[in-house]
Order: sequence, then C-alpha cells, then structure tokens
Amino acid sequence: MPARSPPRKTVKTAKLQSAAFRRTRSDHQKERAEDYVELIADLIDERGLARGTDVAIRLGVANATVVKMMKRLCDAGLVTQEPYREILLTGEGWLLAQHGRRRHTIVERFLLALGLSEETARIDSEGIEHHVSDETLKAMARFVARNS
Amino acid sequence: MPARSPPRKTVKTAKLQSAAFRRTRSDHQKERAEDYVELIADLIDERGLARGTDVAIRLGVANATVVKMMKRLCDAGLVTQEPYREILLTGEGWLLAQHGRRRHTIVERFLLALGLSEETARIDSEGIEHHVSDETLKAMARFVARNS
DNA sequence: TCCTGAATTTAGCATTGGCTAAACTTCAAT
DNA sequence: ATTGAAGTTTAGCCAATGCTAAATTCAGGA
Repeated sequence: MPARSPPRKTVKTAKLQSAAFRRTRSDHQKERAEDYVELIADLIDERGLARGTDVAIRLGVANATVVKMMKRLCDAGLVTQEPYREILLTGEGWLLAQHGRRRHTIVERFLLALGLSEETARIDSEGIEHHVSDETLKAMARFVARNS
Repeated sequence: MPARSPPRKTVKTAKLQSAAFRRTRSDHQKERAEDYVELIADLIDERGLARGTDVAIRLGVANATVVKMMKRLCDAGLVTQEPYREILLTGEGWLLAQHGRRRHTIVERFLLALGLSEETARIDSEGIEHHVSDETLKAMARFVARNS
C-alpha cells in the first residue's frame, strides 16, 4: 500500500464534494442540448425558420457537427427534421428552449445589475446559465428586482 | 437551396455569439485540469499527500480515470508522479491551484453574500467558477466587500 | 522472509462533440 | 429543362473523459 495516507476524517465531505462534481458533469450533456435548442428557437422567431447552416454559424461549429447533434436531439425528442429540410422544435423542444431563455435572461440581467458591461454580461451569462441552481436563480431574480 | 432563409441582418451578432460559445467550449479542457489540480492541492494541504484513490473518491470517478488524467496533467506540466507513488504538483500546478482556489472562494463568498445556503453556495460555485470572467469576478469581490 | 490486501496501472471499450472532404439534394435562374 | 450554387448529408477521423475487469506493485504484519 504505497503512499499510505492518514486515516480518513472526511468521508462525508468527500461524498458531498463528489456529488457536486458529478452534478457538474452530468449537467454537461443537457447544456449542449439546451444551447442548440435555445438557438434554434431564436432562429425560428427571428427569421421564421432554422437551418442547419445558421445554427452552425452562430454556434461556431461545422455543418456536420450540427447534423450529428440534430440526430441526437431527434432521438431525445426535442427536434424533428425531414431530410434536407429545416429544423423544427417539438413541444418538448420549445419547453426546453423557453426554460433556457428564462434562465439566460435572468442571469444576464443579474450581471448587468451587478454593474457589468453588456458585452461581459452576454458572454458570461452564456457560460454561467447552465450551472445555476433554481435557488440561486431565484436569488438573482430578487436582486434584479431590487436593483433596477 | 432548400429552406432558404431571409437575408441576413445579424452577421455581427452571429460572430459575437459564436465567439461566446467557442470560449465556453475551449474553457472546458482547462476546467477539468483545474478541478483535478485544485483537489490535489487540497489533499496535499489536508493530509500531507495526494493519492490517486483519494482523488477518485472526491471527484466521484473511477481510479483508472484518474490515472489517465494524471498522464495528461503530466504532459501539461502540472503534476509529476513516480509509478505507484503519490501525486505531486509542479510549480505551475500550484499556481493553477491557487488561481482556482481564489476564484472558487470569491464565487462562493459571493453566493453566500447573495443570501444562499452554504450547501447551495458550495455546489453552485463549483459549476460557476470556471465560467466567470475576470471582470465579473472583480464585481463579485466588490459585492462581497460591500455586503459583509 | 513471505503473504496478503490495498492501491495502482493496463487494456479495452463507450460516448460526446468536434473536424474535413466528398457526395448528394434542392431551388432558382437561365 | 438544365445547371450551378447553396445547403445537407455521409464517411471517417480525432481527442477528451468516463467506465469495468484484469494484472501488477507495494508495504506492513505474521
């Protein structure tokens, strides 16, 4: 037993911590899905329909990546698409998009209320959005309400 | 050209947005590295040395996953390790750990100052930490200073 | 000294999410 | 009606990050 360490006093800590990390990890897949779905919703609202190319450009990925992701999102029941046609959202897809937009908006407004530039608020909210618990989101919303 | 969309009015938007997404994506690799390194630093400080098993338990991953990651971190110059021995941090590794801890602490205190429970602050700070720009971090630090 | 149990490593696999290049479809303009 | 450009799909690749199971190594106690 090389590198033996002192007796554990931190079992509970370890369990809690690993839970936090595990959550961060498992969130990850949903994040991607939400990013795609949210963007598709935006495109449909902005220009009437969402094409693979537009998604690819806005997300900064290759066309083929979008195609692959659309397959996964189809399997997940979030989008539908006839071959060579535009991307449509299912009911569930719209719900997820709405959900993402709501959080996104709250986080972004919160960062603005905190005194950050629009640029920074936009960029950081993109990264933070998915890692904020409901409790934290509520606190952010409260803060925005108070400081506006 | 199926699914033709209306003329673009959002070229700038698209570029900026894709930059944000790209940043979020590229951050990802560094996040993992920082998680591991930060934890290794904690273990060394807490119990005098960091063993693969302890890292695995705290991070909630399998042993083999840690071994693989250690190889990557070695290549990246962040840790060193003799076969079957404990994990050591390089100078650069310590710097990264310190950097991560600092951000982590600020974000966590910020969430507490915002009125969240310790539990939530701990979990959410874990997820948020890596996505916060320096500007936002400064704003958070300011907020903590004001509200304590 | 040897044995055994804990820790580490190796081997092999899966999934996610990227990429490029080439083939294919569709629409619009000639 | 044809054709060419734009958009979509396929095929095949890569790296990161996880896993399990089996093999290996080490250290402490008998």
